[in-house]
Amino acid sequence: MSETCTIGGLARQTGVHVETIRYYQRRGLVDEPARPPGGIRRYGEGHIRRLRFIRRAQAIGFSLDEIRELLRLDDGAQCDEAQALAEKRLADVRGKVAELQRIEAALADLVDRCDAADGRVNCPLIESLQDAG
Amino acid sequence: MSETCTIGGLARQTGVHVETIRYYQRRGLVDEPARPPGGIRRYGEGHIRRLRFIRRAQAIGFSLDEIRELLRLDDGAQCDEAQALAEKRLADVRGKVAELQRIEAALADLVDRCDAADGRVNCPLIESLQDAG
DNA sequence: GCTACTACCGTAGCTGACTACGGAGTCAAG
DNA sequence: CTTGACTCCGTAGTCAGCTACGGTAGTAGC
Repeated sequence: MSETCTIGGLARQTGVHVETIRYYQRRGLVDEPARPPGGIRRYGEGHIRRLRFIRRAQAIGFSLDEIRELLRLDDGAQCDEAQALAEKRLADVRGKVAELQRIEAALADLVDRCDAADGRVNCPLIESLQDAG
Repeated sequence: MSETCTIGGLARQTGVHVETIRYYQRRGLVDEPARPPGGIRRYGEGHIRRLRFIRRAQAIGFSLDEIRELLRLDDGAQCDEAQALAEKRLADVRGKVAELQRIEAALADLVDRCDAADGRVNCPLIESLQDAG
């Protein structure tokens, strides 16, 4: 058993705040080691790996609920299920990209029209918000 | 004064829920017409236009706080300020698109590798979450 | 003038991922 | 043996943008 560090040490080693680790415990993403009678919980390598897993999964857009699912498949044996989760995530991300690109085009167009409108009285941006379909 | 309809009528005409209109009033985006003594407030064309303005601005990604700013410039005279707001929004949207595209690429790659890994024991997706830098 | 429907108003709840707070207990150094 | 840092634990607050609830008051139709 190399369960050596306290929750504060775990936080320092992983860059995850103490309160966040405790929050993950409540959410069921990180287990709480048994507390020695009247003592303080100790954490080890397994916890560090788990927190890194969570951080990496977050970085590619998984929610905490999805990450809990992925952690359930942590042994790598049920690739289908993990792949299905990733595909759902991918579809969602692609939808968001498309939506944001629509917004980007609309904004870029409005900014351009503002640029071109130096003499005119009315702001094309404001006008378009007032009147456009 | 064509302040004729009630808040319910305004909601029906604009597709914005009554509670949402009241929320916008509290947030300072929509003004509350004076209440005739012991009576009910009446809303008119101006309110309809204002709610449409808000909906359009939301559709291109402005927050309610930014929209309140835009409404302050509603007369179209301060194009610079409106343009500056749109440019900030545009920069933000472009940042989000870039971030999501990074996520998209990573996810697409993982899904591909899951596809290619039919014989192998470990799931590339799970493995990458466990070990990757 | 009764009934059904709204309006009014303050406040509380929702989502997701934290973040903060307060009071009690524990632990190690000096 | 005291001080100060840290842990434990429950609960509450944060952000944005709503959405819902509950009690009261006003209004429209018959």
